[in-house]
Amino acid sequence: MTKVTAIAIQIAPGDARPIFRQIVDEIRREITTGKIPAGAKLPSVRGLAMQLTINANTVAKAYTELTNLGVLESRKGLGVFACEVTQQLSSAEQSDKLAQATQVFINDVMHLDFTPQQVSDYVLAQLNQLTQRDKDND
Amino acid sequence: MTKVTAIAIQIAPGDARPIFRQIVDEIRREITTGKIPAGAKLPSVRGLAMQLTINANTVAKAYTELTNLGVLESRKGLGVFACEVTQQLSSAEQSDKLAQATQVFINDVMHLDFTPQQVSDYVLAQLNQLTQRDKDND
DNA sequence: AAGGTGTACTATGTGTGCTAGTACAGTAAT
DNA sequence: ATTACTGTACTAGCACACATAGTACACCTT
Repeated sequence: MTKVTAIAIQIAPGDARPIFRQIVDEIRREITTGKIPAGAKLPSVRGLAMQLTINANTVAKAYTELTNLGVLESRKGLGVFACEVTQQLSSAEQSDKLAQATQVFINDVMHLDFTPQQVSDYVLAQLNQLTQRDKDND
Repeated sequence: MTKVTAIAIQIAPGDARPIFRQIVDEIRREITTGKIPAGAKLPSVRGLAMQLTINANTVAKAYTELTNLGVLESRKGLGVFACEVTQQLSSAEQSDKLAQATQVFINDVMHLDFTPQQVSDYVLAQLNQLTQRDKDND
């Protein structure tokens, strides 16, 4: 019996994102930052649903998307686990995703009174802060 | 009779954003970049609706939001115009919006194999490119 | 008076998100 | 084998956002 890794998700009612997307983002984040180690067993769909007081179908929907993303691996009768090998995107796909995300980001911040350098510096600082937390978890 | 400034919007069916939001983003972008000059008269709700082959209510919804944002000014019986003075947000509100947009952005790109410096540089380049286009329109 | 303008309604259809309930197949422990 | 837990796949219903369609009204210019 593998020990189940706890997940510290908090569903925010004020969040504009749907519940299943909040779960997807948070689990993906915890796996990326190493908070959920590779191969770890995640809570069952019914267990996490009870913990978050939401419906099991909503959790299943999040797990399905994470499985399609290559982040989780599910085995019937056993449970869902964090993938050992993270699926690799091609270089072109990576660039596409960066470009797309940047376009959305710029569309949000271009109306503000910040210089490009200020925005860039802020992004760098936030990203470095995230990397720093990764090292803390090693 | 003020000449109506044409708007080169293309509604993308593949875009995940609702139609009225695509209109809001595009008009706001064109005003920010100076493509739509301050005080310019925009197409009527029925005119733009016919141009985009969408419903007039959808255009009206976009115009209403832009008016609430302080980007447009509407006068009954006359039309809608680009505001002469762009509404100013407080410093705290600006910081909040930057932080929020950055959080969404990082959530999208943290899973990619780019270094913080690479991402930051790309954002800076894209922002500078936008500023450059502004100068071209002066 | 006529026509174009923004605005405000109501009604209808469609899709998404979420909940609820049920059912089934696979796995492990007893 | 039985039991209990796992993921998965349905159906049904409800709420909400989006978009369309139609109508109506007040405003302004010509």
